[in-house]
Amino acid sequence: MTKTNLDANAWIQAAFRALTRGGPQAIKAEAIARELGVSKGSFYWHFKNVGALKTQMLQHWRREATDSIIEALETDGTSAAERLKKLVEVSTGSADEEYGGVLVEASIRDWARYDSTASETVRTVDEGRLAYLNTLFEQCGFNPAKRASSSAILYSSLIGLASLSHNGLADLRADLQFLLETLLKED
Amino acid sequence: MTKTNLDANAWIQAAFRALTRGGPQAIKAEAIARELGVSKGSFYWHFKNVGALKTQMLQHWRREATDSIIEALETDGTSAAERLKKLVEVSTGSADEEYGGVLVEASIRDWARYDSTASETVRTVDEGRLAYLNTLFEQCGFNPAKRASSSAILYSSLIGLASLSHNGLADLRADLQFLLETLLKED
DNA sequence: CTCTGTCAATACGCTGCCGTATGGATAGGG
DNA sequence: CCCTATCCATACGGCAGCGTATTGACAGAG
Repeated sequence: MTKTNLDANAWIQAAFRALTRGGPQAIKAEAIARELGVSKGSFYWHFKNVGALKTQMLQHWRREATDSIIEALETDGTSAAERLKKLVEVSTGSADEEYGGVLVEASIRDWARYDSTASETVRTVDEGRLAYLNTLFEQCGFNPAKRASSSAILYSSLIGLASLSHNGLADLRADLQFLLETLLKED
Repeated sequence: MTKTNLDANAWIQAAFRALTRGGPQAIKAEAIARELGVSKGSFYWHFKNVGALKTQMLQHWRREATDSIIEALETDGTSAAERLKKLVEVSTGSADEEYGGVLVEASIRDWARYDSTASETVRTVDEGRLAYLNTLFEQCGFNPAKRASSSAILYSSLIGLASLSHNGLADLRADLQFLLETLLKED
């Protein structure tokens, strides 16, 4: 019966679970402590205060999100169109992952609406992703205006579809694939 | 100096302002009372409790949102494609309206993520809007699968673009118009 | 003028959460 | 074997928000 001591990471994991279930306001020291079967004395050992936990959560997600882009880039050797298709598959399939899932994504995006720090983090991640999409559409021969719009549309559809598919009003993957085909069809 | 007594509607208006600024958790009796320059004794005169206020807010928005569809339908005599273009213009232009604006829309959508009642309301509104879009794309000659995807894509792009354009990462109207043209281009 | 209904102010107890302070438990190094 | 660092429990004061109860102000009906 080893006494399983917690580390900061365990708290962050639990905090993300709280975030997806109850929103940013659900990130509370005592509530998470209860879920971890521990008292808040533990929390204030690992973190200075709740704000510090939130900051670390954002940093954590920021790294994870940017690493995902790099991960997608690693799939080298294929064409830009193939990469886009792959990207749609990957981004629509991670519904229950720890950080990359659409649920966490949406919750953090909500968070960003009312918190300037979270907003900055999301903005940075979005910029990076849009920039990457831009390079792919550029390789497809799209002019600057067209590839900017295509990137924005593809990405924003992913965001919005997550909301609709949550209520069964859309098929996240199928609809996104349809969109991508439509964008690439006309040459 | 007439004593300007408040009615329930004034509270609902203020509650929506609180919602867009601080999220669902910002809908608090005492905070809104402070903003209205009044004590919370007034609040509990007009509402049984905070839950009742939230319920009325959702009903209020639900009516407003469905009325918007009817309003769009009233523009009769034009073609389906023309109506779609008009729809894009209207829905992207109401950034600072009271209820129809994208800000309130996004906030309520966030709210729905953590509240089942709000979720039901949003689901109903979304269903209605998607059904309407479906009829328009049907008139464009789209087959069932294609018009379902087109509706979902157009609507979800509006949702997602609101998030991106908020940070200046997209041009809400221009990108949506580009999408609509792309969807309608190929026949 | 009085009475009644409407709307608001104040005071109160309750709960949940924050952050601190202090002490207890345990494992590993010396 | 003790000592120290690490991790957690408990107890406390404080604040914010909820909902209730009581009272006050005021306008219009009669």
